[in-house]
Amino acid sequence: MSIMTLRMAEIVSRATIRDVARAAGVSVGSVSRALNGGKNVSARVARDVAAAAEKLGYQPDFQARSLRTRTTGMVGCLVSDVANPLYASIVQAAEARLREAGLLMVVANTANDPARERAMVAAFRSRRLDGMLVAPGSDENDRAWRELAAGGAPVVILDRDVPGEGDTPWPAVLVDHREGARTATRYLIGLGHRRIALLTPGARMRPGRERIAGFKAAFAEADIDPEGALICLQASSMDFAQGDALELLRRDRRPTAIIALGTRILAGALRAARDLGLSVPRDLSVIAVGDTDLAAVHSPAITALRWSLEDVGRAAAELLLQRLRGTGEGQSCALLPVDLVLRESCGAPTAT
Amino acid sequence: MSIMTLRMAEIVSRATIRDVARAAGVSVGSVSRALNGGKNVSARVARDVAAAAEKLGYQPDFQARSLRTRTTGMVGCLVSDVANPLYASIVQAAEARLREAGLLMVVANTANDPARERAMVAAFRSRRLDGMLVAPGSDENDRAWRELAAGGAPVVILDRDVPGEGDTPWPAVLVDHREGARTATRYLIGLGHRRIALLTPGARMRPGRERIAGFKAAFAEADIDPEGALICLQASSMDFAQGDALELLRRDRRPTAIIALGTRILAGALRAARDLGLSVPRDLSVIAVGDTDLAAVHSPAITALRWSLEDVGRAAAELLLQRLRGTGEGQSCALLPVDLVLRESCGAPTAT
DNA sequence: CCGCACTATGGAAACGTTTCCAATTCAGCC
DNA sequence: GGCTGAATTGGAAACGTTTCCATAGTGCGG
Repeated sequence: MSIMTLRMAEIVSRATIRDVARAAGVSVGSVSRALNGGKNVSARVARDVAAAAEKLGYQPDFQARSLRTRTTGMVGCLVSDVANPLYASIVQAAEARLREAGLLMVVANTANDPARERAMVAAFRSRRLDGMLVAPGSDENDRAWRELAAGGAPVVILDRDVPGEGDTPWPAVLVDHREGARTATRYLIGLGHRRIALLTPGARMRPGRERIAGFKAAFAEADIDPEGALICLQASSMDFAQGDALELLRRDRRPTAIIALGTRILAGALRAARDLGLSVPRDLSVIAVGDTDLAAVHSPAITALRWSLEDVGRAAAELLLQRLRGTGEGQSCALLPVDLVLRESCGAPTAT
Repeated sequence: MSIMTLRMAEIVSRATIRDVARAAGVSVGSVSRALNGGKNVSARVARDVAAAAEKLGYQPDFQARSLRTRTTGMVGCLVSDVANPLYASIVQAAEARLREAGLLMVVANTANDPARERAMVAAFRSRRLDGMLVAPGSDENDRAWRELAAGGAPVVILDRDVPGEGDTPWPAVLVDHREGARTATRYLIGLGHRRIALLTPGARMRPGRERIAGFKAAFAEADIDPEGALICLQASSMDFAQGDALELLRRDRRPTAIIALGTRILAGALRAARDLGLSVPRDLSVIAVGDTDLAAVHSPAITALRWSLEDVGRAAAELLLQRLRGTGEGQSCALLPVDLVLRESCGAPTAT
């Protein structure tokens, strides 16, 4: 046992800066300067230190360095669920950019639980992460955001309206869902639709709110009976139960077009249509919000609102890096565009 | 400027263990014991320390603690791409379990690039992460795995065959793809199919290899012309170009059934079938490997091989925690089952 | 009443860096 | 040749913990 432990320790223990200093015949201070600053270090020392470090396979200990420099080279990413394709792509892109800059990313899922959000913010802070990317589950977790601000580490918000501290808003990457929804709605109205349903999981968060606003705006500007704008909220976002969609499509004056969010809700709507024998796009036009595999591959292929998740992640990382480097203020917000990808799922409504 | 900096510092600086000690009128050592061990500490001290810590909002600094204890409370997770739904769910589940245990998870994408894999292993090691979950892009990045072992931190492999160091294999979570493929193939053979195509992106990694083995095994045990087992590999996994599938289905003696991996390849196959006017399941039976949204929602709904990604993540986290706690050896491997979910996409082949 | 075992406590060392400061060298210039 | 200033270097402090060690108290049996 003791031998075992010893051997383990032997294997694990690595060369420290002290070992390098001894091997190179200089002081630890010089080694540190040689390896980091490069400033005020003679050619001889630089060479010897480099050689010694190489020979010993020296790798600096980030923990120790962090303690001194107050920076960890890690940033946190707080989302409700990385398994959600929406977030997964954002996380992926952000990680790519951050890695380029030599930073590691730690992720945590909050499942939209305010308590957990606070706990993770505290954990990040306690670990002294250099910064954070967060997509709050609700815009109203005030306590968490105050704590977050108190930490002093830069924060970038992902597509949410979080009330800033005092006057200045948080740096954020926003997606122009409003304009997207407006475009889609306008497109359907242009095709002749007058009763359109917007299927979305609640207006609690920015994307939903903005979409609803854009949806309404399109009706308003077309000067059309606003009664035709059917907004179907849904409490739980897990499944826009096929049943809900069925109910909607069985109505007396059913909508002739549907704008459906994401994969699950879209799937529910498509199934409901199939079950009722409604053919897309003949009897029902469909637009997907978010360009998922399902939308692209379904037959008929579904017209979709698309925005680049990669851009969101990349922009967020960029904004955060800017703050971390403290290079001026730069821009503090990014607003990303939403495009309408035309496919086969929309047409003029048949007279009813 | 200097005032600004000062104020920042003031805000950021937090209570240290020293402050707590002073406030409680005890030594730092006692505070540490009171807050951590709880052993050898009098009731009075415990009370005073707790009160002082509470009043000052003391939160221990993980960096400093890490330096002393050689543990960071963080584990790394190395996958090719977190945006891949396959990995996303695994990561999500693993993170959940690890968070329960008070650990943070840092993720890194390797894009199957061996150099990057090595770099990230080094980065993890340099940061002294307590352990790692890795799904190598190739089983043959020997140098990376040797380095990985040298780090001394426990590692759990995700569904890969990585040659162990010396005799003992790495702890791993494996999915029984072989049995799954065998079941699916046997099912098709039972329906009367004699020419079946397996569409998979290469045999470079364990899942592909195992599936091929299971596929062949089913043919062998059914005592059927093995010429009917069509294995279609594909170099780039991004798109099993619809074209490839088209070519396959146009053949003289085309397969009457297809087993297709994932979302993209499955989509390519379905499109090709549609383009050729082949109806599923009448003219062509289809089984999806991996139960994706597309498979579940498509009409007809696609029969699929399903295994629980959540279980993979959870099991991996569990295995890692076991190692971290050093509680005996416990089990070192988990083999997770694959189920065949029967839907509407398979039938008896029409006589050709 | 004295030692004795045991518990609680304070002080200090240690973890591996970076960075400050003082000391030394060195070149250049009068 | 001595003086000045810049460049380089070594030594040590500091970062915030945990843990070891020695010491002081405390109860208890002889």
